Amino acid sequence: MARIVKAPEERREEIIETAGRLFRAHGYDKCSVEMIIREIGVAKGTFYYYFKSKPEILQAIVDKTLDQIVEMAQGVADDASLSALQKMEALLGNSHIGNDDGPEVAEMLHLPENRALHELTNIQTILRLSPILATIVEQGIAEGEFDVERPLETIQFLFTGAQFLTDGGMFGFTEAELRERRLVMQSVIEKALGAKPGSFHFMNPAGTMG
Amino acid sequence: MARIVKAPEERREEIIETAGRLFRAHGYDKCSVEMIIREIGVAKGTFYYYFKSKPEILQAIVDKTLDQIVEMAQGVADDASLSALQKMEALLGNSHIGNDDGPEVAEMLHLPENRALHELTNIQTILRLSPILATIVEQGIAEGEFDVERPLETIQFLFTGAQFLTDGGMFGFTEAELRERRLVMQSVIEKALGAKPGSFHFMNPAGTMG
DNA sequence: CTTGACTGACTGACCGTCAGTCAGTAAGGA
DNA sequence: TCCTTACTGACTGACGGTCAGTCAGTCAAG
Repeated sequence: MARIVKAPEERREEIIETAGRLFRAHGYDKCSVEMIIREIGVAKGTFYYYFKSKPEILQAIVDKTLDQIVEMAQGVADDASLSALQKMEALLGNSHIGNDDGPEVAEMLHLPENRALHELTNIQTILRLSPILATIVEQGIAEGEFDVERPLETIQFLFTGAQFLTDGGMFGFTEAELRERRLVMQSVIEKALGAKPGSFHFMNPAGTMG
Repeated sequence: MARIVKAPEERREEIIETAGRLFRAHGYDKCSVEMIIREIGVAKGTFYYYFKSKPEILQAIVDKTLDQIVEMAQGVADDASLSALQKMEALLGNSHIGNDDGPEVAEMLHLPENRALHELTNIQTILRLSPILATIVEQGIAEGEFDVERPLETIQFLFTGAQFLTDGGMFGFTEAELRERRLVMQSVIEKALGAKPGSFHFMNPAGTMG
């Protein structure tokens, strides 16, 4: 086949992007390395020139996705013009707050049913996002809006429950069941953070009924 | 090879038991069907005579494990001589309550690092144990010990967080980090269920310091 | 008490697929 | 010209899964 040489960084990105798209479409297990290289038009060896193994590219995809999410979240957390609750809404809410071009966390994390990719992403998301959310909680405590002793650990616990329970199709909940879970999550989060009931109303938008 | 015929039920149990042991020891992915059948001393076809695929036996193992856990939990829940908090302690605590022969939930769930097996077990555990725990919470409400609006959904959320955060090695926490998580979990659970602070002290035994 | 049709647990050679390897080749700068 | 680096693709070994066939046991008919 015609040999096309690209800058290593560009090739690497190309492989990550293509593999990520195929994994999301068909699932990690169902995607062979063969599929990925055929889609790009390179040889098997090229893939293994850039990645040691198939699991390694999975990690690379997760890392890249997480970098984007973390950057966005950090941007919100650093915005001095927002209150803690406004930041929470920007990161956890279902509606946009100001700019429409950046999708919020909940949307970016919504990947299809894919055990390996999903679980890895969930765990990494929780570990990397929790510290950021914790600083927001601390801001909320300073504002007199929240009242918790250990923001980081509390956020981590709540976030884990939320992430695994309602994300992806792991539990196989219907849309109605998910709505009830989100309702309860709001109430538990408010109690756990010592926030006023209803503070996290944005988690359950009063959308179209029926 | 010498042909040894067994009663189908016995053979099925033998395969489940052996596969489960090997999966726990080496992990689902690292165990080939070849390994399992060599250990038992039967042919490849025998395995596929009893199970349609490798994933199917994973499900069978999880089902069997869960049946045992659920039975035990139901036994505790049905014990009319116990208060709601005593039942919670029996199921979630780290110390035994009466009989020493039956290991409690936390112990039975403590499987080694094994993505596929672990995640499936976690999800199924939460789905099947939550209704039982919810009835205990309702008993607690009747006893004036708890105060929650939606016991089932609340339990499910809390249980999910607890299960995924502290079980197995998913998050790679150290023992000290785990202890802090358990401390926070206790406090959040008490707040979420409307229980008195300290009610769930059994989740954090005042063990040997240092 | 035979005999022979029948059942179903069990066998193991075989297949297709896939992750991963490696000896070698083209491209391009020094 | 030579060397480094990006790239090639035939190949390997292992794995999950298949299937035509084997064989011990059962039971009804003769």
